[in-house]
Formats: sequence, structure tokens, C-alpha cells
Amino acid sequence: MVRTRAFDPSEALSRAVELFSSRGYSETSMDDLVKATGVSRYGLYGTFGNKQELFEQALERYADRMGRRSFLRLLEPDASLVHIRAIFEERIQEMCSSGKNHGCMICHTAMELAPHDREIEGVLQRFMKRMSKAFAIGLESAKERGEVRASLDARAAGEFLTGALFGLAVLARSGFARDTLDSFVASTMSSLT
Amino acid sequence: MVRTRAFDPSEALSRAVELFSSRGYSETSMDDLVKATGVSRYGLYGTFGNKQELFEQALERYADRMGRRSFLRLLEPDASLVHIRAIFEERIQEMCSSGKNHGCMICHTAMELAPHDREIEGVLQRFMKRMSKAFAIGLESAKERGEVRASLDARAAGEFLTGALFGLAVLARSGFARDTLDSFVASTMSSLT
DNA sequence: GGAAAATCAGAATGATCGTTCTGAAAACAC
DNA sequence: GTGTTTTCAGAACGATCATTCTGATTTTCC
Repeated sequence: MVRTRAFDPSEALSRAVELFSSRGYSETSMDDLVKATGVSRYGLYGTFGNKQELFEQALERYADRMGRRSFLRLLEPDASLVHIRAIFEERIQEMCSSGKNHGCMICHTAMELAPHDREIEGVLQRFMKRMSKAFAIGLESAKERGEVRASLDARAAGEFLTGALFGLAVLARSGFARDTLDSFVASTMSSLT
Repeated sequence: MVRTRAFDPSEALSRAVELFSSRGYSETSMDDLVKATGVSRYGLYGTFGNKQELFEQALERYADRMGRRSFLRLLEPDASLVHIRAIFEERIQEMCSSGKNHGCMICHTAMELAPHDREIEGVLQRFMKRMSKAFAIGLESAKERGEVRASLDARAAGEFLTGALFGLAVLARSGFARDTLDSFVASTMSSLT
């Protein structure tokens, strides 16, 4: 290797995540990616393969970051309802404030590609199941400290929260005001107690 | 007018709804529409204008049919929790059984187009608000007959149910099994009582 | 400084897109 | 049957897409 690469692949992938999150797979062109990342076509193809592989890596990055930022803390023994609520509030923050076009990449990908791409469908399902499980574990912790009713089926409620998080994403993407989203979260949370 | 039109515009629109529901706007080409409807390009453009206008009419048809089929009954004085639950179950039926690629066109359109098309965003928001209002009215009826707790804020719960319906659509589109969807609906419904 | 190797920016390519155009076919009036 | 008008099927068009190719540029090694 002689000439050094003029870009940081990790940073380029972050930009790709932003673009794909905002516009989805089909509506994001390689030209858009070249412009947004500042990386040459040569660099993009050489580093990430092709558009589909770049998208898959972006999706993985997105899911991974979301897992680390939001769901990891639910696995700790002191997890409580506050942490669960925080996940919803962080999502609102992420989807509403910065810029305005940011949607939920998981949700968008599910609608756009899941039924027509087995591999993507698998990735999404695995991630969603992990989300549900993390919610369930957090709910068990919350149950132990009496924050949720003892009769609550943590596993079912975990799946419910995962679905609710996507419902929230659709409402946000549709442009509903923040107080509508806050109200949705309040209703969701109150169903646990 | 001399030669008569060889197709039924209403039926052609129904086919367009199916296609757009399954694949969304960008992933459905005019060629696909020509093949699926059996209508010539000439007929499609002459009757519906262009792709975008055809899509808008398909969206309107979809929303209208969904309103008539599912939400109208909530406005009647005998509306109850059964009718609300039926809406969720009908959606599961529609999204899971027939064929398998049918997603929720409202939900899909929200993710794909809403932030980049003001008009579409408006259509979606108006429809979602009508959904929420219908849910709220149904909940008031249910409250009168003691099916839901008196403390329930019907307006907030209406918005919550609308969001939950989209969350359900995302889960369905991701290929989750029917019992997962049923469980999600059960959790959603139990939050009302 | 000069050769070698990798990257760059952007042109080229072939496919597909939405849309328009065209000649043949069909349906009605007479 | 003939003429007129509309629809039809599909070719044609220009734009855009993902991808590949190319000649110039940059960097390291010697």
C-alpha cells in the first residue's frame, strides 16, 4: 500500500447511516453518498463493496449504536422504569430535534426492504428480539423494586415496548409535534404500572 | 368519444393500491403497474395523470377504505372495546394472511415520503388524526358501559392506539409470527382496562 | 529525485426509470 | 363499408441509477 487513503471509513459509514436513515435505501443514490461523505466512488466501492453491502454495514452500525447507547443499561441490575422511559425520550430527541429528517432506520428498513430481502429481514428480527429481551430484563428489574405491577408478563411487555417504539417512530416521521409524541410515551409507560 | 376504454379505472386503482402497499412508491415502477393492472401506459397516464398522482389517488383510496371498513363503526353509539380490538385483528389478518407482502400503506408512506413531501405529510397527518379521534370516540362509548377504567384519558388513549397500530404494522412487515402480533395486541388492549 | 503502487475525480457504460410518441386497431355515426 | 376519433401496444426519449474504467495525482521507498 503506497498512497494513503484520504478518508476515515468509520466516519464515512456514519455519514452513510445519516443518509440512509433520512431517505432509506432506494432514495439514496451513490452520488448522494459520494457528496455527503466526500469519499470518491473508488473509495466507497473499494472499502464497502457495493451499495447493498454499504447499506447492510450502515444498518448494522445503526443497530449496534442504538443497542449500546440505549439498551445495554437495561441489562444492569439497577435497571428501572426510568431507564426504559429514557429510551423513548432519547428516540424522540434523536428523531425530532437534530436536523429534522432523521427517521428510524430500523423501522424504515423494515417497511422498505424486509419482505423482499431475507437477509435484511433476519437482521431486523434478530435486533428486534434483542430489544424485546432487553426491555423484558429491564422490566424484571423494575418489577423487583416494585415499579411495575407484579402481574405484568415481562416477556410480552418487552415485545409490546419494542412495537411501541416503532409506532413512535412512525408518528415522528409523519411530522407530529413533540407533545403528541410525549403523550404517546406517557400512555405507553402508564400501561406498565 | 369513439373507441371505448378497455379497463375499469376503479379496478385498476385497486391493483395499484396492492402494488404500492406491497412495495412502496419508489420500488413500484410504471412498468410494474402496467403489467399488474393490464392497462396500457396510455390509459394509466390518461386516467390518473402521472405516477405521483396515481400514488396519491391510491393512498386516498387505501385510507378511505380503511376508514370505512374499520373506523366508521367506532362512531356508532354502541361502539365497544370489541370493535377496537377488531380493528387490530383485521389489520393482522390483512397484513399477514393474504399473499404475504402486504404492508400498511399509511405506515410505509410515512417512512418513505412524509418528510420529503409536504402534501403527502398533510394527507397522512389528517388521516392519523381521524383515526385517533375515532378511537377516542369509541373509547368514550366503551367507558360509558364500564369497559375501560373511568380514569382513562380517551383522547390520549386514542393517539396511543393509533401509534400502536403502526407499531403492529412494523412488526408484521418484519415478518414476526402471528402469535407475536396477537400478543402485542393483547398488551395494547390490556392497557385500556 | 524517480519509480512503483494505490487513490483520486470524473468520464464512460449499460440498465432502468418516468414519460411521450407513433402507427395499428377498435368502435361508433352515417 | 367508410371516415373519424379514441385507445391500444410498444417503441423511443432523456434522465438517472449502480457500477466500472481511466488518466492524473499522491505517497512511500529507495
